[in-house]
Amino acid sequence: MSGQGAAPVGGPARERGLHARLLASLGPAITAGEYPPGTVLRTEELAARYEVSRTVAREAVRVLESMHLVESRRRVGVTVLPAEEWNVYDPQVITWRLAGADRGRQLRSLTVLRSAVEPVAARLAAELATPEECAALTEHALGMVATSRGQQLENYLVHDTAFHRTVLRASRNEMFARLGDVVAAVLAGRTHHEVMFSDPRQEAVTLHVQVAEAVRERDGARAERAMRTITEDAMAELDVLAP
Amino acid sequence: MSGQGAAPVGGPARERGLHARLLASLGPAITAGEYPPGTVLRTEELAARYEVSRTVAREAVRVLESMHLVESRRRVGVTVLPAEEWNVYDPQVITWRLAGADRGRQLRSLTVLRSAVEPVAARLAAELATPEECAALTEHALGMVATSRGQQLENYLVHDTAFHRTVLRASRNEMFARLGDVVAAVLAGRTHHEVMFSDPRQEAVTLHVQVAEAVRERDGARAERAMRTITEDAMAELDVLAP
DNA sequence: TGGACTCTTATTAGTCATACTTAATTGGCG
DNA sequence: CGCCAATTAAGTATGACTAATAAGAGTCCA
Repeated sequence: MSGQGAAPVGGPARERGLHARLLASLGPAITAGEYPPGTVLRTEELAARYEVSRTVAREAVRVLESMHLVESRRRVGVTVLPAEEWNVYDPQVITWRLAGADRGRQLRSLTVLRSAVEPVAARLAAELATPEECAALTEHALGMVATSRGQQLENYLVHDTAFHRTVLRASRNEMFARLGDVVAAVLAGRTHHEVMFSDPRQEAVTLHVQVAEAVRERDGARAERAMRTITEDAMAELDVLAP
Repeated sequence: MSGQGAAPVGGPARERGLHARLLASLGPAITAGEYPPGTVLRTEELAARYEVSRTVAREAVRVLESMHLVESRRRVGVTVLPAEEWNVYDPQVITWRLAGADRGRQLRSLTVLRSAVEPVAARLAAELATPEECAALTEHALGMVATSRGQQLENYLVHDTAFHRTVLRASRNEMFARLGDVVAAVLAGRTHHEVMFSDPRQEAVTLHVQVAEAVRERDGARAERAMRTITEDAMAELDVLAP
């Protein structure tokens, strides 16, 4: 019972709640492949290892099970499932994987998903965006222009993220809107880890302005084309990095 | 208090495990809007109402929380979150919503998502499909041809579903592959509930054959075009139904 | 002899009741 | 108006018990 020192819960940030901390330790470990598919974890063992009660361990396992990361069976234990079973759309799973080893793979998967979704979202946004959303798009596009030179990557990222979020929300499709966080994660990842040593490419900035214009003018086809070019550029960047 | 008395757990199919049964009762109720956003459920009350222990109620709440359907706060209780917060990609949430009241909305959201994803998946499949997958595509396309006349909707559905699943898997993108279940649910929903009184339209069948051909011939552009037509037809069908 | 079938047993998740801790809201008091 | 204490409901811990079920021992029939 000594101190809180022993528990190997050295997560990045201490979540609140014991079960959340356990989750923040187990989730990344599983998604990182530290426990290969088929590995059996017993709840009692987990409770002992992390110095928590079985109650807490069970709750964490329940959540992992709902993410299809593990399967719990009587007389067997908690079995780690193969990656094909995982709920790869779960924001938490995405976060864990982006923080872990196959970060590259995850980033490329998400970028391909973006390339499918965002052009269609842009077309829908052109048809359905409210005046407020049109204004927000223009504003953020101009913000990108203003911050595209002179090492202002962080400010640029803020506008870029807001821009894409707005497009996805304006598409009036809940499934698209939900991908706002994903896109934000991808953009942040790109800025903070790889590429982007220098200022963003001017063509990319121009394309965002074009999307904003096209949406304002209700030109769905043009909005879609411009956005498609944006996402294709993003894919090209990644392919250079990890072919 | 007494209300409808004992455990109103009479879900559609009895899940195994008390907590799963509770989940199968609470999940659909929340996604159906029976508990409006802001509604507060106390775990103790839930435990009493469903005649389970607090432990079980808490585990169910934990899972609902991981789906962002509810938020649990000390001294407040378990608050139902607004729909914008929900994890709409969680297969369980999708199932619940498809079974519930706003089934139509959900079906249209998913169909729009399909229209974004499947054409891109078809293009990637044309580039990356294995010979076995090419063969499977052809086989299922031919199966659709064979079952497209004479009230064989169930058999047709089997081939249709398998076809789309194969395309998504052949795209070699885990995010796309994971949507196989979603597409299956949409196709099944369409066959079993709405439209489709009579045999499927022959143009649709032909388009599937074209996708299979294009993939076999590694013609990404053609595969994408044909698939885009398929998904646009699917959207048109729905818009007629619920404009 | 061998294989298939049944019965037993050991193991681990699942459930329950209870006691206690902690955080946060609320309302009263200075 | 702000601070402090009381209250409330979630969070945690523990121990006892239940229930599946995998696996092995034992049995029967071909």
